[in-house]
Amino acid sequence: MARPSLVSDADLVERLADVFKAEGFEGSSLAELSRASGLQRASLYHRFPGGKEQMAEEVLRVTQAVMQAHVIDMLGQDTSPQERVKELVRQLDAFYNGGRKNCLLNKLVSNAPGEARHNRQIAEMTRGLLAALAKFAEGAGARKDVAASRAERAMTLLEGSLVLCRSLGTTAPFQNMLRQLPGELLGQQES
Amino acid sequence: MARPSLVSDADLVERLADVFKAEGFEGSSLAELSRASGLQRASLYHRFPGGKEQMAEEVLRVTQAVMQAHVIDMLGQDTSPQERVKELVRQLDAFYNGGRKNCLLNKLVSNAPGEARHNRQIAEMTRGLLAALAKFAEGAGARKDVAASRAERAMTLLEGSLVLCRSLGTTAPFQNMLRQLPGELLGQQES
DNA sequence: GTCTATAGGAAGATAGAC
DNA sequence: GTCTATCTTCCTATAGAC
Repeated sequence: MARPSLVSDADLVERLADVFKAEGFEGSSLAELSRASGLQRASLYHRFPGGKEQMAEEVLRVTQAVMQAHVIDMLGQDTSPQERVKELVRQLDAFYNGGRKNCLLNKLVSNAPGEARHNRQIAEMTRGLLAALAKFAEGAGARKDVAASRAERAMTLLEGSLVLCRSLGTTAPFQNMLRQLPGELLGQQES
Repeated sequence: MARPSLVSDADLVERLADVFKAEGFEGSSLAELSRASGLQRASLYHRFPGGKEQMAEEVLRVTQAVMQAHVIDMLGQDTSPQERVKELVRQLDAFYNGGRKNCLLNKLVSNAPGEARHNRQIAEMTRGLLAALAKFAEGAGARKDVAASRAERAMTLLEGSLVLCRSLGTTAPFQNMLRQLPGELLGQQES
């Protein structure tokens, strides 16, 4: 490589991700993606020949990898359930910046017939997270069906709290959700 | 009025609403809004001189009115709490078409700085719903702070379940949420 | 690998006839 | 009140120099 990149691949994808999380797919113009990344439009096309579509794909791919490393793998470690769920809360708090960042899944998923762009990858990511949460709950002593129910409930609360944060203009619902999350996953032992 | 409208105001707004719910604000082109409403672009501008912006405003306004009549006022009636929460479930099931329609709030709210288009109206609607749910829970015997917590939780589960439906491509999370809703609002008496 | 410049098309919005 | 035709702006994407 003759000329080194001005922005590392990791940095680039993260900056693009922030735009998609804030504006959604249609709302993210190349002008905005260019501004946020510090690269001109043509430079973005050099890195992503497939255009905006490919940028969103890469962003989803990297986000999935981050979730895998920081959440899914972490949940499978051999520390105590209490320790792992505490770490889960820390990771989610950091990942969503305390409730200030949207969930990429919510902003990139499409409900329009014929525009099911990245829906397959999104469904895969969602199922992966649900499965990891369910396995964790089962490992913490819950019956298999109860564990699956708790996992769905935890993800529902996560996604819903972020929607409420946007609707109300506060991060309080996300913080409340994080406080309830351990009890949700481990069973109703309120502290 | 010399020439009668081809589409009634109520029908028109409802069709526009369906587009916004499916595609979001930026994703809803005038071409699509025209197709869905059966009116040409210019005719839409005759009804909504403010363009797409005003269409979204009207859609939000009418949606708020529907919610007020079918949910908020209903929750304040003098039937038993069990009866009212059952009716709430029916209304939500119809309103979101069994989990197939998105929540307008989620699709129209903006997290982009400087683009806080309809965020004030959205925040108002959200607070109104939360207040109605909290008042209901309080009337059903919960302490004031517990009632507020249950209301936030119920709305979080509602919004989150719709996100999960889109992410997974099923309506199961919404149906599961509806089943849990009575217990959430009235207290944990699992049936 | 990044840039300036531009092509080509779709988007929002308007003019004016019927 | 609705339409066809048009204007203007913005957007995605490409060409080609450095």
